[in-house]
Amino acid sequence: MPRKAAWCDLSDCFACTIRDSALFSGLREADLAVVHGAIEEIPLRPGHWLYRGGQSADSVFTVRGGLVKLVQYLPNGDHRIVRIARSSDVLGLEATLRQPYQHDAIVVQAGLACRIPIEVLDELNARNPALHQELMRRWQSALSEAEAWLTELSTGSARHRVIRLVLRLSDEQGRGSAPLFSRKDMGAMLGVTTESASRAVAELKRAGLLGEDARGFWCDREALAQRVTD
Amino acid sequence: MPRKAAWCDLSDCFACTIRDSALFSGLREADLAVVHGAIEEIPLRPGHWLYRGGQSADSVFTVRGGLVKLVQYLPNGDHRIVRIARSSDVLGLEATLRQPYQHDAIVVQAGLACRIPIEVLDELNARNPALHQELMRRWQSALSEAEAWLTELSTGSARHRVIRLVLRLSDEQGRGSAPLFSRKDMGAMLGVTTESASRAVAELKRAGLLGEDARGFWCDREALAQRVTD
DNA sequence: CGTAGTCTTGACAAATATCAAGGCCCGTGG
DNA sequence: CCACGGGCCTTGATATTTGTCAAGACTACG
Repeated sequence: MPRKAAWCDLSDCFACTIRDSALFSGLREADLAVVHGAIEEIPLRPGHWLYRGGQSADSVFTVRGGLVKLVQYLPNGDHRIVRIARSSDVLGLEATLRQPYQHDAIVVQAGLACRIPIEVLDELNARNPALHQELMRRWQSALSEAEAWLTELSTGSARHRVIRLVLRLSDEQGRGSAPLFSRKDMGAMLGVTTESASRAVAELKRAGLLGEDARGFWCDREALAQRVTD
Repeated sequence: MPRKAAWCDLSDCFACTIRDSALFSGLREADLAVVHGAIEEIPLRPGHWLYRGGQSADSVFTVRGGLVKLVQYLPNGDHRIVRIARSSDVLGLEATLRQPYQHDAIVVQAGLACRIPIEVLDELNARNPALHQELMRRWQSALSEAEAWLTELSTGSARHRVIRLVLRLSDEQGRGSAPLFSRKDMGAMLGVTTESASRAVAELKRAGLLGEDARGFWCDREALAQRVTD
């Protein structure tokens, strides 16, 4: 019997592919019942907004696949990408504090997200203290990420920043594959121009340390780690 | 009857000068009793460490006066200041998650802090849900600050960054007075060299938009806001 | 007094931004 | 089907900014 595709009901949440790493991983079955029928699945289409900065925020989102960039703007029109959300990351936590969304959340790579109304989160929060801890961990993880972007991705030469970005995005094990980003987005993450990002990437490619195909980047992590020290 | 100066007991917490804005502002008197005798007052001496990155973290700190910089280091020896804590700010929240401290916390301007052992925080947390909310707010505020440093203080020319830094540090009302920072620290906040920070500050001084005396900076906020747009 | 550290300034080198052009891919509409 | 336009990436030439190195002034401190 087919279910409505746009909704994730109780059994779907139990079967969630990222259940172990999800926000609700610590919840008991009885708690999950609260969620029944309240969580909407959102297809992530590249270029579309998941939400926009300044909007009143009534939901938190869990990314279950794909990539979302969080963008902030300066009064003069400049912008910076301040975070990248991937599978199992949580977006829009500021909603739980009744604050408006702080960023534009824009899809970079197609995937799927779940929309969790804050009332549901509040309800679960009241029942289950494990969720507190998990929420705190999410905040901390976002903060730690933001600070790493300051120290690693906004410091040093453009080449060093690009290297650190690739290292940060790529798998630690395996042959270091990383998702694909446009040079424009790389520039916005690193605080350099598109051209500088392009030149740095081209240089690494010529040196054989980095490659790119339709699926994404690959890199020689060890060799790159070597080059970021000097 | 004098009390031991190094300790802040119950009555001191009630009389705390930052009680309204402190972490414990939402607590009832009965809750505060838990705190009795467990909170240590720490004098903040410029150049000294409040804690160091990597240390196992057993306490959270509340700043009650003075300034503390949070510093992170890159493997190559470079460093960035990723946050500035002032009166009523909370430091070392990662301790509540049993994580080691993420920064070196170094005093910039003399003042006073309170050391709160995590056991105390846990105890209060179990009793009083208002504290959850307050902790979340603290995480969010730190995150939001970090992201602002990315977009405002790590983007654009050195002059623009200095202007945004001064605007961010200075009082919104009044004649825009801001605490004093060394050029070296300004550089480490902005991701530019000491010399670049110095030149930018000197230029703003010559233009009459910024001044400096023993107490700190002062500035013409409106004129500066004008110059940061172009 | 020296000494060490910071701030400032200058001269120069290096990195980056800016402007411009060409190639490539892809979707659209004639 | 093909021509066209719009993005995006790349590369080059040039201007601007920033980093680097060095020196002198000044302050704080023993």
